[in-house]
Amino acid sequence: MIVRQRHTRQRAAIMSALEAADHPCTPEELLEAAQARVAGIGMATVYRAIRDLSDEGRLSAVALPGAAPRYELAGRGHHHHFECLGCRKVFHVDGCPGDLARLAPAGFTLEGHEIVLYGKCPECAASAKSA
Amino acid sequence: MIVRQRHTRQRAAIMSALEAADHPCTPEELLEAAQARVAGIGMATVYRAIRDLSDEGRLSAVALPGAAPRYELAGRGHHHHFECLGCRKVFHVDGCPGDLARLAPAGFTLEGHEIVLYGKCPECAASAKSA
DNA sequence: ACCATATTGAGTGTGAATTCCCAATACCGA
DNA sequence: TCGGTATTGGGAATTCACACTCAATATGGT
Repeated sequence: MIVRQRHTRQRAAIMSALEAADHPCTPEELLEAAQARVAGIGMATVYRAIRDLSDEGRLSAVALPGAAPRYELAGRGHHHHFECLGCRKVFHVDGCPGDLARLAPAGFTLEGHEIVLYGKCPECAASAKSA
Repeated sequence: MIVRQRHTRQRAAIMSALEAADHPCTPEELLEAAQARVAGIGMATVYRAIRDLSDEGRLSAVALPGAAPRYELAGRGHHHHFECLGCRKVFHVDGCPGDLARLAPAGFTLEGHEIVLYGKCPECAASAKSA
């Protein structure tokens, strides 16, 4: 017995914001972007949408070290992220070095991995030069 | 004018606990381990010690995705971590694939990276088999 | 050993993130 | 269109990690 999910303007706005953004978004970013589409959306709605859409498998959480969780559209396959040390935005990184099994100490079973790159995005690299 | 640091039993206990543990510890783990050495140690003392020892450069913070920060002895050089999906303990990983620059998208400046391996530690792998 | 002062411990306070509550509203199947 | 019910908004409540307060205590230079 699956609980029926209704298609509301608010949830559509949040999915739309997520599709428009080319990077994983924090709940605050989603709130702002969703409010630009449907006025009056509240934080609680964003959190509920995140929870429900995650349960449906349409959204996936991105946890980065020492940072608030972000969310992105699910189904992009295996990939990693790049966090800009200037603006703190997070970008997709498609590649993956792959052979990490050899890094695991003897006796440890490797089941997954996470890689986060840090540096400057093109925008921040440019403003750092001109500054 | 450096503020003089005193050598207290509590701080020694915390450093000792950190040396004895072969993995990065959460503040709670440190509290427990320190209490086994010096009875009555409080959480505030652990947090103060973490702050002061970090400032002195004797301790370094380890931030892992979606996990509370952990602390380890500083000076071990570049390395990464392995988080056990069973017991959630975190272990050192010495190797590093190195050539990650090729993963960074064009226009991005790479300044650092973080790699976290996930899987089962020997202990948890064994108990999973027997279960 | 003495004493100025850094440190401790316990409780309280704070700020950020997330969830709860509930009356009003929007969805959508019939 | 109608009605049952999932959803919403907003403020309050909760949670959690961590810092602060302050009287009592421990440290270490002399």
